[in-house]
Amino acid sequence: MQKTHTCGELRSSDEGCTVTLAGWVNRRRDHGGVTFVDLRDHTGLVQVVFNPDNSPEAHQDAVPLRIEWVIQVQGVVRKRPAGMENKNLPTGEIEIDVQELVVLNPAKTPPFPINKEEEVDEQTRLRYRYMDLRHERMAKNLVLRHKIVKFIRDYLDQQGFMEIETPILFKTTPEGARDYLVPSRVHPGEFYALPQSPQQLKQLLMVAGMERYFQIARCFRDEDQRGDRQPEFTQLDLEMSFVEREDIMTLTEDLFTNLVKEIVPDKRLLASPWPRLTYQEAMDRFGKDNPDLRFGMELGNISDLAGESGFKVFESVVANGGEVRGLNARGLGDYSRKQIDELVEYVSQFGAKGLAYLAITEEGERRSSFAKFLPPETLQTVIERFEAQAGDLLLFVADQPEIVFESLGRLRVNLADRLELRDPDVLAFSWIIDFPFVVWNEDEKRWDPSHHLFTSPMPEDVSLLDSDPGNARGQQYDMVVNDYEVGGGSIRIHDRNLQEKVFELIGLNPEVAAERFGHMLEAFEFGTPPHGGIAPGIDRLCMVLAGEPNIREVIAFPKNQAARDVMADAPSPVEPKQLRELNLRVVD
RNA sequence: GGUCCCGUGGUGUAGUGGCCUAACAUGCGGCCCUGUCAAGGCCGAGAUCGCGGGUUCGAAUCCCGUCGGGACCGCCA
Repeated sequence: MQKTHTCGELRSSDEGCTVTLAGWVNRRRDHGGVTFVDLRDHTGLVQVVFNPDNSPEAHQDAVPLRIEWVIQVQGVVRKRPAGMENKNLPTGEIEIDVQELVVLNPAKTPPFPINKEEEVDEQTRLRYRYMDLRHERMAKNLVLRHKIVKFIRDYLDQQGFMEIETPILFKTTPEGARDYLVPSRVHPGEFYALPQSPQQLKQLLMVAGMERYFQIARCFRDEDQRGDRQPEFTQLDLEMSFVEREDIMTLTEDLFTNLVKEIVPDKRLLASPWPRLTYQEAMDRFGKDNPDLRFGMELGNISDLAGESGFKVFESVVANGGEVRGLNARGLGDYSRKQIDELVEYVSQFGAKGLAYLAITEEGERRSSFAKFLPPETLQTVIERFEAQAGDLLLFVADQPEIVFESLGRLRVNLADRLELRDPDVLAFSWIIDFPFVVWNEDEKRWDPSHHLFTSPMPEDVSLLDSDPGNARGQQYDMVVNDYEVGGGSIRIHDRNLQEKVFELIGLNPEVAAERFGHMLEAFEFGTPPHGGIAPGIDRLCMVLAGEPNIREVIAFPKNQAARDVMADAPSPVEPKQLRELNLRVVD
């Protein structure tokens, strides 16, 4: 080895040791007579000293050193002179008196500073990702990610789980997201697909009797990007046999509760055990099925008052089957008309046509877009329902339920940011349960699975699949933390007849079902145990635990928003020869 | 497919119609300096203001187009 120690590990207890260190020049301070270099590796920094009194040769050799050069030094660990300690460094009690310096590799001036955290254009960061990853922040994130994955593996191993790899080249499933297709050279005109998740394969492992399976699984979806979505991402894919919903939730909750305590002890769990909300409750109280529970500001419903409110907007919406719901933004009662207009513009992108408001200033003065139309007793009921006081701002959306929930759910989070109600050190995990089994797809005029097509309905709701599918609930559970859905799972169907019934319900005709999922249906006839599982997203979880604003910060080599790798420049055109071999031709 | 925001030395910013022959910090090069740790001091180099067109006596600045990036909507079983 070219080093005996890492840069970050030396302490005053190592005083007197002769050590060899290797790393990057983080910073250099040349005082003419004596030169200091902060030597960096991924474990941290240590100060190395080139003193001509100690080694004239090494001091001379250090003259040309520049930032990011890779060097090796041999020297003795010394306590720093009294008063010269650096309390900002874990290694600040000591320094290395260098005897010998070897330049392992010089370096060009980096494209952006490595030794300080500065917001650099993300394209430049991605183009030189190997340099970006030298930043302390990024190194920390990758270490955190490693620890999280290792904890998961160790924990599940102790619980009797086995990690099993499943194929990356698999079969297309056009029901879900768009597939990445891989042409087959030996089968012209035929394609593999990269898995959107190992869903089918893990269920087949249950058929195989594996009983407790997991995998840190790469998944691929050819959809447009977001701050929390990449075309390839990693999930903890987990499946168990002979279990009910409760078993999966208990195990998952225990896993992640222990993980947080062990890996991010500075973060506080808001509630343990995790709160459980039904889908309906989550929507009624928070307007979304991935609610941030770190703050209140719950939604309230005044649809019952709106019908005879005297306010035409409310009345006509309710008459047309819509709803009027609102929330109380405590502390924004002094918002100006302009600031309220900003909020209106914000909710407009979710389809809301406006916001009805009632603001009460700190002095108790009321301003409102609708109060004047309301009978005094009705207005009083509204005020009481939202416990409105001086300094409060009530905001209402009147529209079809989906728009009301979407607008207010987003507005609630937006307002919480303005009021700084979202404590970054708190983790509010929760479970959302009792999802509708299917949702009506108005465009296609059919029922779509609300989770995926292998999810089992609640046993007591199976009869509803024929009579009233919209009211059937699925055995599905979502794991939510701080406004992010970080995992979804379900108890699966293990009965061929029920699976076929579900295919029929969602409008998959039997021939297509047989072609795409025949292997699943067949497997169900060979003694499939009751089973279920969950798939928490590793990237999102790392992002939340690292306190990062987007998923790219916890992925070593992410794609940009256009799904492009700007470092390697992928995707890229290929040689005509490759296309010929694959029997492909590019049109257009 | 759509909406919004951003492109100024290597990096981060300022400049929003003439005072710009483009400023500041940092980085880069050179010189000085034996205890700094964002070391310090002095000197120097470095930008056709993303690109193309237009308006104007005059454009980094206004307009149109285009390219690149980001946030979001659609999409994400």
